[in-house]
Order: sequence, then C-alpha cells, then structure tokens
Amino acid sequence: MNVLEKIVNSVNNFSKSERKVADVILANPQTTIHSSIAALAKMADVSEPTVNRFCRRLDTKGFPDFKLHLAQSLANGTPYVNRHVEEEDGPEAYTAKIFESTMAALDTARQHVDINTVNRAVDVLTQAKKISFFGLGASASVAHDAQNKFFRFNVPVVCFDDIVMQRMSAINSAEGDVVVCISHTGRTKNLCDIAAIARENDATVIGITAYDSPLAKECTLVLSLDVPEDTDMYMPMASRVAQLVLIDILATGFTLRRGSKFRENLKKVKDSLRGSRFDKKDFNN
Amino acid sequence: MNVLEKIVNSVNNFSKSERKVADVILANPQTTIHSSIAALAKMADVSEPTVNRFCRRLDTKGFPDFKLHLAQSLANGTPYVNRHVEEEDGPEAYTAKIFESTMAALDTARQHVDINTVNRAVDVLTQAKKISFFGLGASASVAHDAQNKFFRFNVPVVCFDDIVMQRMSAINSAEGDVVVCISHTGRTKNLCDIAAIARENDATVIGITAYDSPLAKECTLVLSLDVPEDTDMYMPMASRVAQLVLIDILATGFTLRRGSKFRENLKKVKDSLRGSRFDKKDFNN
DNA sequence: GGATATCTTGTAATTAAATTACAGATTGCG
DNA sequence: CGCAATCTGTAATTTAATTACAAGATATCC
Repeated sequence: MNVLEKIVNSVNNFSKSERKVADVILANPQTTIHSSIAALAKMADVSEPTVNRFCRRLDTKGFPDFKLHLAQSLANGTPYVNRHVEEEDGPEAYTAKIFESTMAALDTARQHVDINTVNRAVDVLTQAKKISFFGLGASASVAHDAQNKFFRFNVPVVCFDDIVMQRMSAINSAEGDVVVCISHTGRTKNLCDIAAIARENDATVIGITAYDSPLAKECTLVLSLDVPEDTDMYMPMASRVAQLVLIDILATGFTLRRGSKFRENLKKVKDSLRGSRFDKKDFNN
Repeated sequence: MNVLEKIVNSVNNFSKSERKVADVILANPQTTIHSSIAALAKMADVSEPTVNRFCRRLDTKGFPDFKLHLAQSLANGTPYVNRHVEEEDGPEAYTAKIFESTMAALDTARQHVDINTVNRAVDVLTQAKKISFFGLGASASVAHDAQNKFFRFNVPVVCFDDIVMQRMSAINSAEGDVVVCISHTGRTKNLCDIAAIARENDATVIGITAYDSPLAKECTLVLSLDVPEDTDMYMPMASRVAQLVLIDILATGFTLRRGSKFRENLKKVKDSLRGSRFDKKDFNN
C-alpha cells in the first residue's frame, strides 16, 4: 500500500505528536522528501526521535527509508489520498480534494473488485431475458444510468426508482431474468425485500453493494467495491462514482462478449442521435 | 526527465569510474535505493566520492537526493494513461483499463476546470430562489443525481428529463432562478433551446458542457471539463463521471458557503433515513 | 483517590552516513 | 617527454540519523 494512504488510514493509531507529524507531511509531501529529519521535526513542532518513531510505525526502516517510500507514492502521478474537505477550504482546496479523493476511491475500488465475479455478472447479463436495475436515493441515478447504457444493447431493460413499481416488477420476474440491486451500504430494507422477492421468483439477483451487508445476503452475485466514504459530508459521493464505473465495466464486458458486429449496432444507436444535434461542422464555421 | 533515462542518455559524458557506477545502478536500481553510498561504491568498485560526483553530474544535490529521484523513476512510471479497450481484452484487462481511463479523465478534468467559474457558480447557486437541473440521455442521470444532492439542502430544486417538462419549467423561470444544463457535447438542440428560453426569462443559466459549443453560447456561466471520451465504445463514460464529480464540487462549495450549522441540517437529513435501514449493530451479531 | 504501571515525549550521547579538501594518479596534447 | 587538465581515492570533517535514557503524561487497579 501507498505510504500516503497508509498515513491516512492509520491516523487513529497515532499519538498526539505523531499526528502532528502526519499533518505536516500530508500538507506538504513534496517538501517533506527534501527535508532533513530536523527540519521536519521543527515544522511539526516535535522532537526528532518522534519523527523517527513515526516512520517506524509505518513499517519503514527509518527516516531516509520513509522518504524513499514517500517519494514513490508521490511519483505515481497520484497524490491520490483521500483528503477530507474542511470548513476553511477555499474553492481551489475543495475542488482539488474532491477530485483527488474520488480518484483515490476509484483506485481502491479497482483493487478490491473481484474480477471473477465481474466476469460471472457479465455472463449472466448477456444471457438475460430481461434486465432490471433498482436503486433508491442516490443509487437511483446510478440505476438510471445503467438503464441508459443497457438500453442501447437492444435488450429488454427496465429501471424503477419507486418502491411500489420495483416490488411489482420483482414479483413478475421469472427464471432467466436478471435483477441488479444497487446500494452502497446494502442496508436499505426495501431493496433487500426486492432482492428477496426477485430471488423467490427465480430471477438472478446481482448486488452492487457492500460485501457483508443484509442486501448481499439476498443476492446471487455480489459486486463489492469497498470504497471509503467521507462521512463528514453526509452525502454519497465517491461510492456513487465507483458504482458508475462498475456499470461501465459490465456494459463493456457485455459488448465485448457480443462481438464486433454487435458494436455496429451501438454505432447505429449513437448515429440515430444526429438529427437531434447541431452538426459539428455547421457549428465550427 | 526521468533519472533512469537521464543516466542512459548521458552515458557518454561519464568517466570510466562513473560509468561503472551507472552500470551497477542500471543493473539493480531497486537495490540501489536501499543502499548506502558506501555499499554502492563497493558494488561498483569505486570510491565513495566518485559515487557522489556521479550524483552531482545528474543534477541532484547528492547521493540521498539522487536516491529520491531514482525512487520516483522506479515508481511505476505512468499508470493512469487513457488506454482503450480492445476486442480481445479479457475481464482483467478491460476492468483495469476502464478504471484507469476514468481516473485519467478525472485527472485532466481537474486540470482543466476553471476554479474561478466554479466559485462563481457556487455563488449563484447559494443565492438561487430555485434551482433546476436539466439533462437528456446519459446526462439525465447526472441531473437526477444533482437533484438528489441539492434537495438535501432544503432549497427548491427540480429536475426534468422530459423535453416538454423542461420547456415548461424554463418558460416559468424568473430572475433569481438558476438553471443548470448538462450536456457533454453541448450540441443537443433541445437543451440549447431550454437554455435560451431560461435566459430570456432572466434566469441564470449554468452550463456543464464543452467550452466551445452551441449550448455554451447560451449560458451565463460555462463549466467545461474537457474530458476525452473513448468514442470506440459509442457510449458516454468518463465524461459522465467527471460531471458527477463537478456536481459534488458544487454541492460541497454550497455547504461550505452556508457554514457549519447548515451541516447539522445535512446530518439530520441523513439520519432521517435510519428508519428505512437495517441497523449496523443489529446486523453485525 | 492515590499508587503503580504503561505509554509518550524530549534531551543528550552515539553512531552512521555523506560530503569536502586535498593529494596522487592518469590521460591528453604539444 | 613534460606540462596541464582531468580523474580518482584517502582521510578529515561535517551533517544527519539513531539510540539510550529519563522525565512527564495518562491510564489502571486496588
């Protein structure tokens, strides 16, 4: 794991002084790698051995070794740490932080997603007689997006963000149908019900949700993303983006499985939009 | 330039002993970054000052600084490139590629987004009497998501993905109202109309769209993301994700502008969901 | 509530590492 | 061949990092 992430993750295990060190490093990582232990200690207002202990706690051999690891973390072009937005942040700060924490979230999602399950989900989807996407609240827009994608494949696809409609739809499902339930926490009661009902009616239920959740228990296949969410904001943010990317992945897998002549079809769907749009050439003159 | 490349390039400018050092480093770069100058000197069969001079020749401050640069070179060069999915890609390949190209897209979006405009947009939104989000096709789900976010702020917010409803809503807009039009290309005729109508009725129109597009021309403020889209897929993918992140940014700017007691309110909204969910503790037994 | 144990933190001493200064060696060139 | 320029290594110096230890803070147990 990236040292920067490691610092963020273990921030709770740090002592008071160690946290001071962590803060200084996270605030100016680039400066840190060019500083001596003395300079850093001064910046953090702690003693040199404290800095050294801090480095050791992060499983490095000492300060120089720590700097090496830090340099590598920064090199990736990824200062993708999940930095939290704070009260006093200006537009630059919060814009940068949100972009970065979203990218960090995608990075962890990438590492956690189980390719095997993805592949099986694609399998199931390509063989589906009908596909339904269900989500509530923030996940509803993810479901809509999924509908928009799969609709292009000329497959029977529906999407409901209304519990009653979802229920009715689930009751009517049958073998060969695929129901995709989307929920970050996986603890929304209504959605768990839907999953259970769909399963009782022999549909295959794919859950895009937390691995160890009540919803997961009701699903045939669970696609878990394990994205950390900034709870300070009281809004779903990164989790939703990761879900969308997963939808993209499933859709892509679907098109690849169907082969190249199927892609022609997609092109036709896209071209059909031409009439509703200003031509690029018309406009560029 | 990468230090490793630099070594290879300037191999002709090296003296005999310096070349010995270069050879050893190129042969085992990973070992080098964990060695002391003494160890490396021994491996290369030269003296310590020679190694130091070698480092200086490569425009580094000395041996430790050189190791830092070397560490950065070794840290997997450029992971987040926009790699395209290909016909013969397996699940691992396309999953990785989609995650990476999405992250790459966010990275460019981050660089292109104009902070000033973001700030002005937040300004406008915080003062809005009513906020409307309009999008069509794939952008409709982005609009829905935006509605879901701003709705929590207890502001009058609407969202329509139906042209007729959008039209009626736009006609009814008035000074103080803010209309947000979302379109990646900015060439959807209907949406351009909506923007024009809203403007004629004195609403402020924010466009989340391409900078140099017909839609942009109709807007008061243009938030451009300049995300490259993989046209091979014939589906909007990265652009949509970037738009969502932008929505997150606007929403975050909004809450920050409103101050900390407003955040309490958000917490209440989130807590209101508790009844609809399985308790974490209930489940974890 | 006080005494003891455990964990933090800093000061000072020690050790290790890197750099500099200098001198001997080598190479190139007239 | 000999002078000059450039390399290269040894030893001294400086700087940085680490360790050992003690004082202070905090938690725990009777």
